[in-house]
Amino acid sequence: MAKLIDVAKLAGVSASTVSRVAAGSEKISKETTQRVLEAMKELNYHPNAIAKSLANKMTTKIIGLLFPADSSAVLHNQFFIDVLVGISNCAQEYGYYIMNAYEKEDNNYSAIQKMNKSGWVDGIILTTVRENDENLRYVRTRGIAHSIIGTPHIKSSALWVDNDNKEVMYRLTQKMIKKGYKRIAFISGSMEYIYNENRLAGYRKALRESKIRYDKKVIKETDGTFEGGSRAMKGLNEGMSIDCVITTDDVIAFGAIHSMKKMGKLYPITGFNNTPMCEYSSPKLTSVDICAEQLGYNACMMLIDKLEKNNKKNVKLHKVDTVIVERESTK
Amino acid sequence: MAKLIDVAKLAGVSASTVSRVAAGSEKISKETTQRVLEAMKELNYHPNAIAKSLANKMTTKIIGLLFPADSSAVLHNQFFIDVLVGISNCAQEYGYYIMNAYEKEDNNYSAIQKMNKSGWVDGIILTTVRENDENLRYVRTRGIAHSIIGTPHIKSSALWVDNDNKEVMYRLTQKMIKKGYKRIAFISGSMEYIYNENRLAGYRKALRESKIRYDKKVIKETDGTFEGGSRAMKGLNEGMSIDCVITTDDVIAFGAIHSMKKMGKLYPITGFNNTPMCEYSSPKLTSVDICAEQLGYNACMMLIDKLEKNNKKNVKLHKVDTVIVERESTK
DNA sequence: AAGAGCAATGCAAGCGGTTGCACTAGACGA
DNA sequence: TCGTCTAGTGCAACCGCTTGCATTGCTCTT
Repeated sequence: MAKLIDVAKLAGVSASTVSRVAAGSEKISKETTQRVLEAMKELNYHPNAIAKSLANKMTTKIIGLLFPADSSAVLHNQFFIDVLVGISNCAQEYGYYIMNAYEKEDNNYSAIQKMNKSGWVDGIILTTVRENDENLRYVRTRGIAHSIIGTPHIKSSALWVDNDNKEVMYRLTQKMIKKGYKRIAFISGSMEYIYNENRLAGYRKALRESKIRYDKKVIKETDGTFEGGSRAMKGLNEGMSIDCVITTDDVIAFGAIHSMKKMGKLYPITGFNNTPMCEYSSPKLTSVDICAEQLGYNACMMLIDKLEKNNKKNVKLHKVDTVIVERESTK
Repeated sequence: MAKLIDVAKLAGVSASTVSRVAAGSEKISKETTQRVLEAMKELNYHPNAIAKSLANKMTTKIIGLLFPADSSAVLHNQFFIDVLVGISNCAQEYGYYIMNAYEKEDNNYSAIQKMNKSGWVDGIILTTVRENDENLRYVRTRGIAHSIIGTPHIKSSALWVDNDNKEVMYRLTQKMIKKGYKRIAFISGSMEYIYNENRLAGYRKALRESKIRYDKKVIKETDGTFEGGSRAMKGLNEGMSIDCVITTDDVIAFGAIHSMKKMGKLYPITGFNNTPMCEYSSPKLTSVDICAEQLGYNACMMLIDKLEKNNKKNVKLHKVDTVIVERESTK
């Protein structure tokens, strides 16, 4: 690999001159510049980025992206895919690279440690936060630049983006009520996740507003899987009088539909996340588009902004809109 | 940020000693080691990886992954997701990081140039090769370490992995013939892709072997989409006498099923790629699992092997097995 | 004609580590 | 008692590039 000094020798100048030409300085005469450029071409010179960054105390322009589970689990989840798409787009736009890291269950927050200690990343995006999140604490206590997808429990000065889960579920429920439904079942994923809690809250708010009694019997908490949805629906079908179903996840909804078809009774139903399958299923599923791509994009942009402006004028775009996409399943 | 010299001062030793402790040299006495370690802890010292790599002429342990389209297109394609999972797993296992890059249509092979010139990547994985692939030429002529997912047209000494598309489609067609079907329609994606060509070849081989006439009328080439599959099926239904359908992609199959349902006639049908939807669709779709994860894993491992052993004993695992997964749609 | 001003370039000290070799002091054998 | 050996440590050069400041040779003033 040819280096700076080789080019300098060939062009008959000093290393500094070559460096300046490479940097595009106007202090160098046209003739010299020309000669240096030719030497570069002849030797097929490519600057060594590592040496460059060291000399510049430069940053790597690499952003670390920490996922909350192993690669298989994460990448088979449409939400994270969309987030990744958004982040990738933003990064590409601003000339950054993305380096993925996946957290394994066993060794808690070692992925983030490795990523940080390796020294390659300028900042880190966290894609999930739990209560008392170790990763979040890690980056906070070390002053590592970061942004978060999700709502941190302690807001402080962190950069984060999220949907308004309560609000959209409120609107969705309201919509179903307006259509004339009164016994609206609610099948959720685990309530350990704050977003499911919020969604339930939105549902309750809509009921309250329309003076419909909140009935625990038609509220089912599941593990968020197809089978979970299927089972929950079976439970609801047994003796419960309902006229419509709201779920917190498309997959749950598909499970429920599966169950309903078997029972021969198809209630109107809604999903959540607006996965591609909504289009292919029968009936096509009404769902909520949480614009995960936008979440990713914003999180990335906020971080880049922070890295480059060094905190001067932080972009803060906390809330990302949601869109209710109506399809056959509620018509 | 505390640096080596700070630790050295605090511990009352020279920089070399600290460096040696950090590297885990046994030449340093236990007491000194202890003192240095304490100083490190006290100053919260983290070695600067950039300086380290420069001094070591070390590699970055970052592998570039080049996708053939923009992030959205790639990440919404199950195949690439699975590939990415496999690669990620392998990389994590061997302590490497993955940096994604996406090719845009407009600026041909600039993504790979940037990635390479940036100097951050030790090697590159190409996820698709076309005839006369510019990216492939780029890495070859520059001697950049690389491995390929897919079959390069000029084999040479390249590292690559692929499925045997012809063989599996041969087996699948054979299977349908054994079930007693004789008028087997074939709906493919674009024949520009060598794998579709190979799949058709496998189909024809099976027909030939069973002395079934190859009839061009029941062969439909589509753009590989749901609509394409749907349209092709409609075409087949009009006046054609068929008793079974083989497709080269799950999505095509879903489109075809959609069409069949409308027409009220459900032929046995097979997909390809074994996407998750196969499980959720009705009927559940028989498909071919091409083990994309394994493809990714192997490609990554081959590359790492090359990087580390520096070509001494190349692992070459060209062929990756496929599995025919039978479900309701062919029962 | 001599000093001032300026454009173009070189010198050399870093950036934060690593490492071959030199050095020191204590242990040991003769 | 004195040389030899060795374990433990420091010195200083180096990795490839950047950059403040010094230097050089002009042109321009007065």
